[in-house]
Amino acid sequence: MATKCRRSRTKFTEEQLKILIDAFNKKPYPGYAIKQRLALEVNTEESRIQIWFQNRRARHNFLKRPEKNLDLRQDRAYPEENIQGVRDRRCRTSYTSSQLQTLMNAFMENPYPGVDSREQLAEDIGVPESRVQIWFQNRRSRLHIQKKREPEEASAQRQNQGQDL
DNA sequence: TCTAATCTCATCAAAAGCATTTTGATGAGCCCATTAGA
Repeated sequence: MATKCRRSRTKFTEEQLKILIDAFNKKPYPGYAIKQRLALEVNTEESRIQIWFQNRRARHNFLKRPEKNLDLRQDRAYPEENIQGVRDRRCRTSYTSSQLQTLMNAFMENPYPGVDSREQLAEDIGVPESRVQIWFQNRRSRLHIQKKREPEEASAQRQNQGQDL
């Protein structure tokens, strides 16, 4: 059986889009509480709201701000308090050692799991699929950084050993 | 073709343990990120 790699596209209705656009015009950087409320209002997941705002900001920045070094955050219409809903972030997820072990095993098997695998993992460890996606993103990113650093650290170590002699 | 979904990379910030490290959450993307489903 073929596994699904990508989540199927969400199709927002005109009514849903109206709600989202209104919210975006008021606050292009909504906090977690607002995103949750919007998710309830348009009957979707909070993670879909987050993606919609990310894509909307990207398009909005491009259409409205062709000049370099200008973005929504520097727009007078969007003062500091509108950014991040005054730092209203989702509560940090803390994983147990067994949850981490499951994630690590899955990562070693496939660092780019499709939506089906992520959903299965999410069910197995009892967290939302969106958290599994974020965990894999962070894990891949930090592995790349670590791999880039390794040659530098090795050469620094060789230099130190040379000085010691 | 439009735009939701996904990616990497940089950064913020909470938690664990006492100044610093680890790592989850969030945002941008600039010859204006790329990919791909409806």
